[in-house]
Amino acid sequence: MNTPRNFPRADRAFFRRDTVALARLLLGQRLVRQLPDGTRLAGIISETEAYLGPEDKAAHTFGGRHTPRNHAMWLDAGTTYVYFTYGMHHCMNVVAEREGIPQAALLRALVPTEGLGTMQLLRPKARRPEDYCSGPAKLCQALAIDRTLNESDLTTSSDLWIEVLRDHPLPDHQILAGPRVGIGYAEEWVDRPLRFRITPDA
DNA sequence: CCCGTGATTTAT
DNA sequence: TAAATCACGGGG
Repeated sequence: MNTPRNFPRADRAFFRRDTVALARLLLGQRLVRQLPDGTRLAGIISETEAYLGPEDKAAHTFGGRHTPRNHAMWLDAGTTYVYFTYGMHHCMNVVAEREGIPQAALLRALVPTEGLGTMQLLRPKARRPEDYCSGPAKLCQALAIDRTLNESDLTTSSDLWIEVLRDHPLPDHQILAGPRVGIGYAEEWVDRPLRFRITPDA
């Protein structure tokens, strides 16, 4: 088996940009999770959403709210914001911009590439690899990401990081933008095209 | 379509 | 203190 080539870890400058740009740049990069036993789980980021802070009625920081749960969003770029919802699911965001600007990109899907056997164990209900990471809570389950990883620094953590496979965002024609999922309460923000996907081959 | 499930937030 | 909400996923 060939070991995946070592790509550089995303640094502060990678994350500290406007949130839409980050959400787009994340597409095609590799999210890596290293378990305490050394097992490496990874996948290529294939879907993201941008949450634009105080103005954005869909964002947890809408209106400038700053609560214990969303505190991570107020921290520096490259921090994780992992939250628990519906009594059973975790979702992971990557904080953008600089400290004090509470915006983040939600990771919505990955194409799993490493540690598939372990992912199947972590996702017993999934039938095929395509189902392992095809949703924001699914990918957290598949990579064993929970609140203990909230407020992690992706530039230094040995548990969770992003490897930069490409220095530039995918070309526009390979990115499909559309409305975000599950935010029907967000009024005029409902239809803003802040969801980004790698264009499915057709 | 509906429902589980409980932390978190918001209202009282 | 109590009620409502929820950036979801799975099953029918």
